[in-house]
This record gives sequence, structure tokens and C-alpha cells, in this order.
Amino acid sequence: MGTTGAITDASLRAFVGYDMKRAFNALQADLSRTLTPFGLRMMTFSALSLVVENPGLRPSQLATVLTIERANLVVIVDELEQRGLLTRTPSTTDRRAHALHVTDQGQSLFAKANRAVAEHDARMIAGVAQHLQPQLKDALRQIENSAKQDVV
Amino acid sequence: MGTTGAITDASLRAFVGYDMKRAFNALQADLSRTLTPFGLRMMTFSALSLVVENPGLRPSQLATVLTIERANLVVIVDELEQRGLLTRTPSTTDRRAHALHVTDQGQSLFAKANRAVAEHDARMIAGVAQHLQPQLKDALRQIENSAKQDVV
DNA sequence: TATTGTTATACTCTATAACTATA
DNA sequence: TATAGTTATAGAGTATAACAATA
Repeated sequence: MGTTGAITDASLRAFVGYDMKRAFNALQADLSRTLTPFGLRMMTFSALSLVVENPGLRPSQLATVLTIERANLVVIVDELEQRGLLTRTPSTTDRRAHALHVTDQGQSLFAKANRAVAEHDARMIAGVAQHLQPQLKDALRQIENSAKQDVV
Repeated sequence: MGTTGAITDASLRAFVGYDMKRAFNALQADLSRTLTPFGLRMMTFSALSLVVENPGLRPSQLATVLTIERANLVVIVDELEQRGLLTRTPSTTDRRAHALHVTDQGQSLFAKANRAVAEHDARMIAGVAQHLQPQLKDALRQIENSAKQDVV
């Protein structure tokens, strides 16, 4: 077919998950282009941001906040450490744990990248009516909670 | 530290992209659990849905609607065909092209899976005020468009 | 026993390049 | 020359299992 009628995704459009998938994929691909000049990816930028905001953070805490597994965080911290953007130092109180701190270089790169990401994010949400923007964020957080508490 | 104060992701929370990532990941993980009993994944379910809704669809059209590359669609159609859920027949008008049709088995499985996905989606969006639900979908589509048209 | 960091492994989704056969 | 389907390959994010060191 394709000759007779127009193609439709009306059935899938009934699902908010489908709209979320499309929106997130497009946003994520575009965000990657924004972060590439800084040598960062979505997850390395996010991790860097959290260490800037929470100096001394432990990797396990970072993984929890990012809602990813500890195992997946290791390579992210490895990469940031190897690039000299943050340091991994032994904890003074718990010899199992590490403390994460940004370096001056990491702070500087983050400041620039954060500006670019803020501008990018503003462009992404610009088409949404201003009074709906906080409601959009609330709705997304509500959906996250619904998904996590869904047992069925 | 982590000993003194609570951990915060306030900076990242300023970005709608961060909320979208968290919400979508949680929803997607939960949707996977919903689809596993049917032997389907998000993309195989989506492809099946579109072939049900658009019989005779060509793979290239399917890839366009799903906003993925043709190359990535091949394995999805392979899987659905090998499981006997859809057929790939040569087009009568264009010997390069194929026409996709669901089998009876595919139709039957889709009906059940679609019901489960509909229920899942309803649970996901249940916490969002009803009058905000269409506005949420509009906002997500707007963000998708903004991301695709973003050139900077 | 439980937790922290770690390694290894695999799965899903995605993107790009290049090929073939047709148009 | 352009398009449809395909193959191959790689990158990014995620999940699980298992381990050593430490609590």
C-alpha cells in the first residue's frame, strides 16, 4: 500500500509512552550535538554536574541519584577522572568508599557546558506555553513515580 | 559531603531534558516487564502495531514513521517474521520493495499485547490530572519538533 | 551479613557506511 | 542517479551476576 491511504500511527499515539519515547530520543540526539564540543555525553555531563553540586559525593550515592547501577557508573567516573575533570580520593571515614571532587579544569569545563546545556534546554521547551512548563515537569515526575511503583 | 547535607540534583532538575530522561527510563523499564510475557519489546510491539494499522506497509515507510533508520528496522522485521507474526512479500508494483502484513497469529498476539500496553499506559498517566493529559502529549510533541528543528 | 567499588558480560536502541538490485 | 532492502559495525545506555575489601 502506501498508494491508497496515508500512513498513520494513531494507535501508538494513544500512548503517552510513545510520545515520550519520540520526544526524548529527538531531544537526546540534539543534546549530544550540544555536548560533543565539550567532549561530554549526557551521562558524563550529568555526573559532573552532580559532583560539582555535591562535593565529596560517593560513587554509590551518585549512582542512586542518577538512578543507574553502580557498575555502570564506574566507567563514567573512570572517563571523567582520566580526563582530569574530577578526582577519586579514599574516604577518611570508610575505607571502602571514595570521595569525588571536581578539579579546577572540571569546574571550568562544566561551567561552559552547563551554559550550553541551559541554552539547549531553553530551546527545547520554548514551544511549550510558559504556564504549562512547570506542569509538564510535574507530570514527568509523576510518571516516573508511577512507573517505579508499578508492580503489575 | 554527604554526611553533612542531603544530596541534591537541583541543577539538573532545572532541565526538562533531565526530567524526561528519568521519566522515560522508568516507564520504558516498566513497559518491558509488561511486554516480556508476549515475547515483545518496545520496538517490536511498535512495529507490529503499525503493520496492523497499515496493512501492506513497506519497511522504509515503517522506519520513517518510527523515526529510526531503515537498517535498524531490518532486524525488527526479521524477528517478527521468524516468529510468524508478520509476512514480508514482494511488492507487485516495485520489485525493490516489500509489503508487510500481519498473520492471524500476529493479529491475535497484538490484540492481547495492545490491551496490556493500554492498561500499562493508563497506569503511567493516571497520576496526571485528566485535563493536563492532552496538554502533556502536546508538549511532548512540541519538544520533539523543537529538537528536530534545532540547528545550533 | 551487608555494603562499596569493581569487572565481566549481555541486551536494547541508535547511527553510519557500504553493498545489491532495482527504479 | 536515486531508492529499497540489506549487512556490518560501532556507540551509548542499561541490567545482572560475581568478586575482593571492608563494615
